[in-house]
Amino acid sequence: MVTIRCIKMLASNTRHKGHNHPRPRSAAVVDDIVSQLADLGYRDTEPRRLVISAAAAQGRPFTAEELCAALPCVGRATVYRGLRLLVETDLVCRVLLEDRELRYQLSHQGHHHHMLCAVCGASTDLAGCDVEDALREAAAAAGFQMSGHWLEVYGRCGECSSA
Amino acid sequence: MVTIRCIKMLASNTRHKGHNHPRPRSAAVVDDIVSQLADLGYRDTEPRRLVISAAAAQGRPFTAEELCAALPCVGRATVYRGLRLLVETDLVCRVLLEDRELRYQLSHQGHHHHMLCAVCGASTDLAGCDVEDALREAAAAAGFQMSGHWLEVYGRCGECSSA
DNA sequence: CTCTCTATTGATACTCAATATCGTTATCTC
DNA sequence: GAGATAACGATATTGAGTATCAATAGAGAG
Repeated sequence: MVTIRCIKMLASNTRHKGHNHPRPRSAAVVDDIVSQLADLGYRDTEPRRLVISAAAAQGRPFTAEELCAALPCVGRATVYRGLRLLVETDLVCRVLLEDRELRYQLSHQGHHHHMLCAVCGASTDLAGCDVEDALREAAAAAGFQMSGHWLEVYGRCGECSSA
Repeated sequence: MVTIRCIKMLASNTRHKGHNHPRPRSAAVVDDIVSQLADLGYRDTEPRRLVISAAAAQGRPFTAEELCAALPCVGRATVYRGLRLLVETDLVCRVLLEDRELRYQLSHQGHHHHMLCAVCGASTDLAGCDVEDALREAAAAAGFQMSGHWLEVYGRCGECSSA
């Protein structure tokens, strides 16, 4: 499906093997992720790069369908597979909206949580909050052995609450 | 759809207007919920009672489909509508499993969270944990105005972790 | 008790996200 | 290059949940 129709799109995203030409910043991100995947034994393919590139280009949490729409040259199944792979390798994290819509986002750190703005849709990483330990303790007090958790915070970001 | 086929089932669940016969404990729960709904202007109907009764009979968080299966006499749409109504009126709360499966549970208090056992599926209310305030503060520190949150804790319950 | 109004119901069709299938293609290793 | 196979894409399928709409039944009025 990555046909002649897509040559122009591809041009700005393809690897430049053996070249040292300056490239857009995003290309470095894509290369980095691709090399991490390579270390895990996953092939470096054009469609996969397109998925990663498109994911990196999103300003805020996006849905799988949005990626599909942004990548008419890539098959739906491939987009979904790519996203799943990225989530499994912790390169992308999942974000759950209040209406249970599932969105994705490049992850910049290990485990963390998000604050989601209901107005503009932006996602801010929640820092300086050790909910995790507090939770683990409270659970343990009830004889419960915590192994994981899911937490999303909803509200308005700084910009939107002052406007 | 509540036809003759269902008479036997209904018999154990119907109201006993004007009677004082001893009834199963669960009937009291159903009556209580129905009367709360009545206060809000919702009618007291047989299918709705069946949904509530079946929900109350579940030992642990259940799916909408499980309720449908348990209530062959009640239409799917009615089960879903009934559940939605109960959630909206805070009489039933929603529980999200790690695999994103949505389950339901009668709620026994106002706002609270659940610890979900991955082994037996039991749900325990998380008490003595004021995550909420900690979250609100951490969010505020980042200029974020928190209005809500979603939290689920996964792990093993006391019984299952000692076994 | 009967009538009327309308909330509620249930069969069905439908939507939408996500996955499964499977023949074809492209990547990597040698 | 050549072979093995991971990955792809078109398509079909699944499954949860919702929308539709004619028929039904609860609740209050008379």
